[in-house]
Amino acid sequence: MSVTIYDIAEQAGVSIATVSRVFNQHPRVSDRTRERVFEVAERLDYQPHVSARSLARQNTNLISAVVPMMTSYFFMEVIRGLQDRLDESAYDLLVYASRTLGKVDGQLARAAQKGRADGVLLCSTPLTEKRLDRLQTAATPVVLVDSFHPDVDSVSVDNRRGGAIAARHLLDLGRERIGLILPHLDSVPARDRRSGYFDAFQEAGREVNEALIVECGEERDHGYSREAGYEAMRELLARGPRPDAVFAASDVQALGALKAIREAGLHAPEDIALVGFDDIRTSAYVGLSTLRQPMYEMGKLAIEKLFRRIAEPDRPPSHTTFTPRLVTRETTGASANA
Amino acid sequence: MSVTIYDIAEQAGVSIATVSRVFNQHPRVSDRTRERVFEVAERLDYQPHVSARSLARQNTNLISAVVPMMTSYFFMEVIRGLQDRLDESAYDLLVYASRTLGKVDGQLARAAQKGRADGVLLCSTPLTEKRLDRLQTAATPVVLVDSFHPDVDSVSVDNRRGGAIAARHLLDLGRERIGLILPHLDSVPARDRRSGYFDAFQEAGREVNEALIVECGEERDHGYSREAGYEAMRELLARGPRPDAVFAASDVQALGALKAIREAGLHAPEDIALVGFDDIRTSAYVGLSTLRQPMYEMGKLAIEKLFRRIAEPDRPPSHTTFTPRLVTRETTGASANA
DNA sequence: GTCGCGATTGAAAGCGCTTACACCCGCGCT
DNA sequence: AGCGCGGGTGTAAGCGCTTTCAATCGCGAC
Repeated sequence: MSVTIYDIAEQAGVSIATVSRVFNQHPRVSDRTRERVFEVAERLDYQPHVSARSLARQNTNLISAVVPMMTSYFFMEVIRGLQDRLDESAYDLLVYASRTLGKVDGQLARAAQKGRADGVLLCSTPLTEKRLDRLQTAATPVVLVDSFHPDVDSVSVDNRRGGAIAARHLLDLGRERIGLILPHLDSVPARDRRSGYFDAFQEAGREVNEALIVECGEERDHGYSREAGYEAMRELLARGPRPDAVFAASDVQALGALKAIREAGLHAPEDIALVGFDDIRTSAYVGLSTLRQPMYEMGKLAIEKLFRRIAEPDRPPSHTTFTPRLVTRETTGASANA
Repeated sequence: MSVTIYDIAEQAGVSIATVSRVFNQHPRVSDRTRERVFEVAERLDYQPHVSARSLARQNTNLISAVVPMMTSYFFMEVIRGLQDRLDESAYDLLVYASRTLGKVDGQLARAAQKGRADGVLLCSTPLTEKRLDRLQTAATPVVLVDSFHPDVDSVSVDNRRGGAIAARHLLDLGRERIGLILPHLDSVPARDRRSGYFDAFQEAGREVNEALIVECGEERDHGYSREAGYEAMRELLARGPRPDAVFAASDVQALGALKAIREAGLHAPEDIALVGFDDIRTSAYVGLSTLRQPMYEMGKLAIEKLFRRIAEPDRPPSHTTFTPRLVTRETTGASANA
C-alpha cells in the first residue's frame, strides 16, 4: 500500500540495506547513491514507518510522562519544560494524565509497557515497592518528579523547607496565631509542608497550636481546591480566637481562604496575613504571597536526567532538590506591583 | 532477552499462534489451552511488545494531539476532555505542544508520520492546503479542534457569534463608546471575534468607531498575554475620549486591561464595563464577565469524532460548532458571587 | 601483473507479533 | 462404514525496518 524502502530500493537500483543506510546517516555510502536515494524518496514522498523502525532498533524515541492531576498549573509548567527539552531531541512525549491518584497504577502500567517508551517520568507519585518492581522488571528507565526514592533518579522540591520558609515568614512578621490549612494528608508534599511549618515553630522556640490547623478531608483533587480552602478558612474563623496569619499549603486553597477572609469583613494582610504555596497564575494577579517552585526548570532537568540514564543505565541514581523561593506580595504586606 | 510469545509457547506446549490468539481474545481457543497460556504468561511476567504488535496489526493505538500554546487554560481543559475519553479506550495520547505557531508544521509532520499514530487532533491551527496535503498523503484521520475546513471533521466554537454576544451585552448595558482589544490578527479566532463585534453593531444599527479598536502587534503568544492587554488598554485610555466599555478578545488580555483601568483610577463596571473571552480560572476569581467555551466537552467530542473516522474512513466530514455562553460577573455589573 | 586493503554494497537473518491457510480430529449423518 | 463439518491448532508468511557478514570493486603497492 504505502511506499516502503523496497519501493525506493527498486527505483533507485540499490538494495534495501543501502536505502536504510542512507536514512540512518551511515557514513559508508557513496555520495552518488545517497543522492539517488534521496531523490527517489522525495519523489515518492517516502516516510519511514515508525513502528517498524522501533521494532528493529528496539527503541521507540518516546518518553512517557505519568501525571496525575494535570489540571494544575504546576504540571502545565513542568510539561512545558519537558516539551522544550524534548523539542531539541528526536523524542516525542506520551502523556498519561488523570484526575485522580487512584488511576496511577493503571497508567503507569501502560506507560511502561514493553516497547511503549524508552523512559518514564513519574510525577508526584510515591514510588511504592510494587511500582518499583514493575518498573524494574520492565527495565524501563525512570525519573521521579516531585517525589523521592533513594534508588531512582529524581527531581524534586524541598517542600519541608518551603513550609518552614512560609511559616518563618509569618513569624518574622510578628504574627502570634498562625493557622495552617492543609490538603488531604495522603498527599506527600502536603505532609512535608506541614513538617516544615512545625520546624519553623521549633526553630523559633514557639509552640504549635494544633487548634489552628485544619486539614481538608475532601477526596476530590486531594483537597487541592478553592472550595476546600474556603471551607477550611471558615472553619478556622469559626473555631474561636481568630488567627492573625495563615499558611495555606497550596495557592488554590489560599485563594479560597482569601475569599472567606474577605467575606468575614476582614483584610489581608492587616487582619490576617496569608501565604500560599505554588505560585499559580492567579496568585500574581491577586497579590498572594507564596512559595514558587522552579517548575519549568524541573521539567527540563527531568528529561535531561532521563536521557542520561537511557544512555548509561548503570550510573548511580542522582537526586536534585530545588528549594522553593518566597515571593512576597500584598497578602503579607508587600506593596502592590503585580 | 525479555520474554516473548515464543517462551510462552514453549513452556505451555503450544504454538506461538495459539499464544497470540489467547491474548487477542480469539474465540476458537479451548478453555484448557487458554488457561494454561495465561498461567505461564503470568508466571513469566509476560508483556506483549507494543511496537511488534503495531507493526503486525498496522495500527498503533495512539492518538496524537498537536497543540500550540498549550500553556493556556483552554487547552488544559481540552486535553482533560481528551484524556477522559481516551481512558475508556485502549488508546494513549501523544502530545505535541509548542509555544509558537511557527513550530506547528514540524510537530504536525512528526505527529502524522507513518506508523506513529492512528489519528491526529489538530488544535487551533488553520488547515492550509499544504497541511491538508501532508495529512492526506499520510492517510491519517484528522479532527480539527477550534478551527475549520470543509473537508475535515471539526469541533469548534462560534467565535464570531461569541464576539457578537459580547458586544451586544455591552450595547445592552447602554454603553456608548465600546472599545475592542484584539490579539494579533494572525489568529483566526481573534479575527472571528472581531467580526462578531462588527455584527453586533450592525444589528443594533450603530456605527463602529475604529478609533476604539486596538490590535496587539506582539508576536509572543500571539498577543494573548496580560501585558498586551495592559498596553492596549493604556493606549485606548491615552487616545482621547475614553471608552465606557471594552470587549477584550481574550481573558488574559482583559485582566491586563483591568489592571490598566484600575491604575488609571477608574472602576469596572462603573467607568468602563469589561468583557473578556475564554473564562480562564482567574476570571471567576476577579469577577470578570466573559464568554465561556465548553472546552472539556470539545475535547471529548473531538476524540469521539476521531474514533468514528478511524472506524469509517469514508464517512462524510462532520462539523460541530458550540456557541460560547455569556457569563456575567462584576465587570459588567453582576453582583459578586464568585 | 598480482596482491591486499578499504570503501561500497547486497543478501539474509532477525525484531516480536498477527493471521491466512491447512491440517487434524471427533462428531453426527446417511 | 463413509462422509461432511466445524472446532482447535500449527505452519509459515508477512509487517517494514536494521544490521551483520560476506562479497565485490578499485586502486595503489609490490
